[in-house]
Parts: sequence; C-alpha cells; structure tokens
Amino acid sequence: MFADCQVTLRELRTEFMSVRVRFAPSPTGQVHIGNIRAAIFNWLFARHEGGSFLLRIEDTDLERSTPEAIATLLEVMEWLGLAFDEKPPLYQTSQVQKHLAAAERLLAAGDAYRDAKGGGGEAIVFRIPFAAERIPGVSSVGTVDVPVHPEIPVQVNGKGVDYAGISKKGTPAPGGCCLAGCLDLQVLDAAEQVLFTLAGKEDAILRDGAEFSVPGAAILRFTRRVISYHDEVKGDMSKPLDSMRDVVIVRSDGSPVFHLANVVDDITQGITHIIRGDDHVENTFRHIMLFSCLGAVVPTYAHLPMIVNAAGKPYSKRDGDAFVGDFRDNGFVADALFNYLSLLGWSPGDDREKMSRQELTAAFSLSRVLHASAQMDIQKLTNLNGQYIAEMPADEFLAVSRDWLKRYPWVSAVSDSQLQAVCALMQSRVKRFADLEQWSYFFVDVPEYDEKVCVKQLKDPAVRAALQAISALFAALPDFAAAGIESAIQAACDQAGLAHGKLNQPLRAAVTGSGVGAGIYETVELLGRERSLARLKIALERY
RNA sequence: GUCUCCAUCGUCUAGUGGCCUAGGACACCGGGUUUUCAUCCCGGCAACAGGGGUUCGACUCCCCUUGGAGAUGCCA
Repeated sequence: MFADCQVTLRELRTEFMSVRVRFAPSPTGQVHIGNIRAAIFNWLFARHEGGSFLLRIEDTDLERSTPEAIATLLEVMEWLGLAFDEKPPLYQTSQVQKHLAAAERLLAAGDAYRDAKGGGGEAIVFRIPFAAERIPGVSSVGTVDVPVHPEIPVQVNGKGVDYAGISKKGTPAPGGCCLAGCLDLQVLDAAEQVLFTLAGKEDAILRDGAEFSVPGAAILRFTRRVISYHDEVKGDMSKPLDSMRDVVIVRSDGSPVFHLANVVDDITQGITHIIRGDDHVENTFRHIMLFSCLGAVVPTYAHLPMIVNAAGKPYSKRDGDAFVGDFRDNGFVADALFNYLSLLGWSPGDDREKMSRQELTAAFSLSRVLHASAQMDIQKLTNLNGQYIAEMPADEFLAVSRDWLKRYPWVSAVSDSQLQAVCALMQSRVKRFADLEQWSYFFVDVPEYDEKVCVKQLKDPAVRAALQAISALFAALPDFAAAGIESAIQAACDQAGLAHGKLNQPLRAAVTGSGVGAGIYETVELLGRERSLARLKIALERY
C-alpha cells in the first residue's frame, strides 16, 4: 500500500528545488549551430519550468579561448535573445583550484590514484568504485563468461583487468576494463579449472598495489554489473561496468580534464538538469560516478540528438555554413533562426511551425525531443525567415533594412522617404536581408543590366519604337505617379497596336536592368522621371 | 574488435496496437489570381530500411540483419 506513496530522491528534488540548467560551451572562435541549439533547448526548458538558465564558459583551452571568441559567443547569444541568469557567467579557468581540490579529495578517499602511463609524469585517475553499489543506478545482472585468448596472460591490478579477447579470425584482440567491472572474478582455463580468484584479494590489490598475471587463461567468469540512469529524452540507459575503464581526471601536466572540471562546476553551480548533445551520452555513466563520489546528488540528464549536415554527417570544421554568425550575416532574422532551430529534434505535437517564443516556451517539454539526429534544411529556414520578414511591422522592416543597406556602397545618399517607399514596395518579396542586394537599381544612376533579359525584351523593333514613345509621354506627364504612368504606357500600347501589358517587361528591363521586381508602375514612379528617362535612353542605345 | 545509441516522404516532422487507403510543413511539379517576379489560393508527386516473431490486428511491442552516429584513460 506504500508503493503509491514512494517518491524517489529525484522526484523530491524536482518537487522542491527550482530548475537550474546551464549552457557550457568552449569558446573557440565561432558558435556552432548544434551548440546554440543546445543553448536554446536549455533556455526553453528553464523558462518553461520557471527556473534559471546559467552560462558557463569552458575556457580551459587557453590557445583557442581568446577574448574575441568569448565576445563572439556573448554577442551571438544576445542576438538570439538567449539571456542568461546570474551574471557574470562562470569562467571555468577561475575554478581550477576547486577542480584540483576535488581530485585530491578523491585521491584521499581512495577513489582515485596516480598513474604514469602515457608518460610525461603522473596523471590522476578516477577509479570506478569497486564497491559500485554506492553509486545510484548500479545493479548486478548475473554471472557471465567472457572468452579470452590463451596466448596473452590476464593481468589483474589496481588499474583494472587487461586481457585479450578473441577476434573473428581467432587472433588476440586486446581489451580490458576497470576492476569494478569484474566482481567475483574467476579466471579459468580451457578445462574450466580455476587459475585465479579475485575474492579476498581486493584489498591487497586496491590498497597495497598487488598485481597478478595469469597465463593460459581461456575464460573470465564474473558477476556483471551495469550502471543505469533515466534520460529525459532517450529513456532508460545502461552500460555494463566491464565495458568501462577508469577515467583520467587530471593530466600529467597538472591540468584538470573535462570530465572533472565539468562535474565539479555543475556541482558548484547547483545544476539540476543537464541538457546537452548526444555525444555526451557515454560520458554520463562516468559523470554519475564522479557526482556520487564527490558527495553530490546526481542531476537529471537529457541528451539531444545531433544536427547533421546536408550529407547526413556531423558538421565538421569544413562545413563553414554551420555558424550562427553566418546566418546573421546572410540576413536571417534571430527569431526565425530561433524558431527553426527549436523545431529541429523537437515538435509541439501538433501542426504548428511558426511559433513565438512564448508559444515555444509554453509548449516545450523534454519528453517530446526526438531521438534521431536531424538535418539542417536551409530552404525551410529561408521560407520561415520570409514569413517573419513579411510579418514585420513596416517601421521595423525599414529600420533593419536601413541598417543592412549600410554595407552596400551604392546607398550612400538615400533619403529616408525614398528608402521608406522602396521598403514598402519590396518587403513582401524579401526572404533574407541579403536579398536587399538586388535593390541597387533603386539607388544607382545606371543599373546593372542583365544582358540576357535586355536583349530578349528589347529586340522587337515595334517594342523599341513604343518605348521611345513612352519616353515622350513620360516627359509630358504633369504628375509623375503610378496611375499616370500606367495610362501613359497603355497609350503607347494603343498607338503601337500592342495589347496592354506587352510593354511592361521591356520597360522593366530598360529601367531596372532586371526581369523581376515589384509592380512596374510603382517602380517607375519611385525611380522618378529623370532616372527613368535616362535609363530608357541608355538601354535603347545599348541593346 | 567491443560497448552505447539511432532508423516514417528528398528534408523537418505527426503517429505511444485498431482513428493510417500514414497527416502537416519545406522543396519539387501542375493549375488559378497578378502587368513580370514574389505573395496568395487549388491540386499533384513522395515514406513506415529488410526479415522474422507476439497479437484477432503492428508504423507502433520483441528478436535478428543492414545502415548511421558516438565511445573505447590524459579532446571537449
């Protein structure tokens, strides 16, 4: 009858402690899209839960973690609206003494040892506890036999058990595991005679450094233990201890390794939920042990699927288009990128796609995060971006456009009213602000003529004659506005015996140099009489 | 080699044993609106990796195969 009332420690904690999550990037110059997606999911989760979203800068790689790289990171986060709590962020380099102290504590407790393997001095190695039952989630699953190659002696010592498995070809395949992986170990020969028994020797090995070498072994028989945890995204996860090795936590040069630094910092920051990339799943089993041995409560984990490139492979440094800054530089809107990225590996469960931050925050849950990796689709992002731009209030679009246009030399002397008119005319067809590059014909004296389009549109003598006539009509127009322009063009069509509309494209080619654009009457009005006439003349001379 | 994880249209996804002759979105193709383009509207193409089981019934549960990703002590 108490079964219903039982709550786990974790449930208690989620009940009474507020959620604290962190984004912990290493600033290495550019901010990767997969990385920032992890930040977005953390942010969404924290905001949904009413918890805190912390930033930790893992700047221990001194060569790559430059002040510029950190500035880039902060800038990108601000651009995307990923505000973090508890400023300033925690810089990992400021925590090194704490990391080292933790290593010393583990050493003192017998949960770590010094080892010179690998050269250069002694590293500190975290030992997977032989009494592994003190780690939450560890359990025995029964006795197993592992065949080993008789040619290679089985080595048993404080660092673990080394042996050679048997490959498909029958040759020795070197392997090994931590000592804790082989509880109740017995080494048997081919006739199942016991050559070595671990029972009773644990203290000698662990405390006194005893070592054993057992030749002629054929079978390792031991009690298999697994470590399990519940992943909020992936479900129940587990891994046999005999597939794990002890973990280096301090390098032989005295610097803390990621595993140690990361766990210690998570303890320092009081992190309750670790939401990070899929590539850390394997580390989680070791980190859980570190948390426990350091006397901390193990946080809740959630592992996000990766984002892969168009070839379906993980993004490498060569995939230059995967940086947040590149999207910004190509005229993507922060909200659109945020929206798109939040939909990569997650969905609200209904057909909604264009969602505001409030909607995303309200709908977000880790349990709806997908398990499989997702591929970035720039076309879909572009489409979404176009929707965001289309729905921008006119004054905002104007402001962003004005700012964006600063990068083009041809807009040096543009009046606000002219720009405003161009924006009003063009907003609906902009998908990315980089498209504004096509606007040059509104601002320069002589547009870039698209050779193919102009030749095609201006080759008909009847059309050319009609355009000449239009010039005269334009010149005579009392008021140079769209309505009058339209009538003038139609009049020219009537004179030349052409159907209405037949002159629109040739005229467009002549005054803009392009085959596409907004309505031609409005475009001509915006260009103004002087420019329109001049361009008609130039185009007819050239083509 | 071993260990861990993953697998629905080209892409992002819905789907938690019967609502699925598998839904939506992007892309693509066709048609309509429009002075071109874009927008907008209508329509079309297109997927449960393969094979076994369990079940009255499987995209959904189990197993195997194949394919992919990650890990395998001093990268993070």
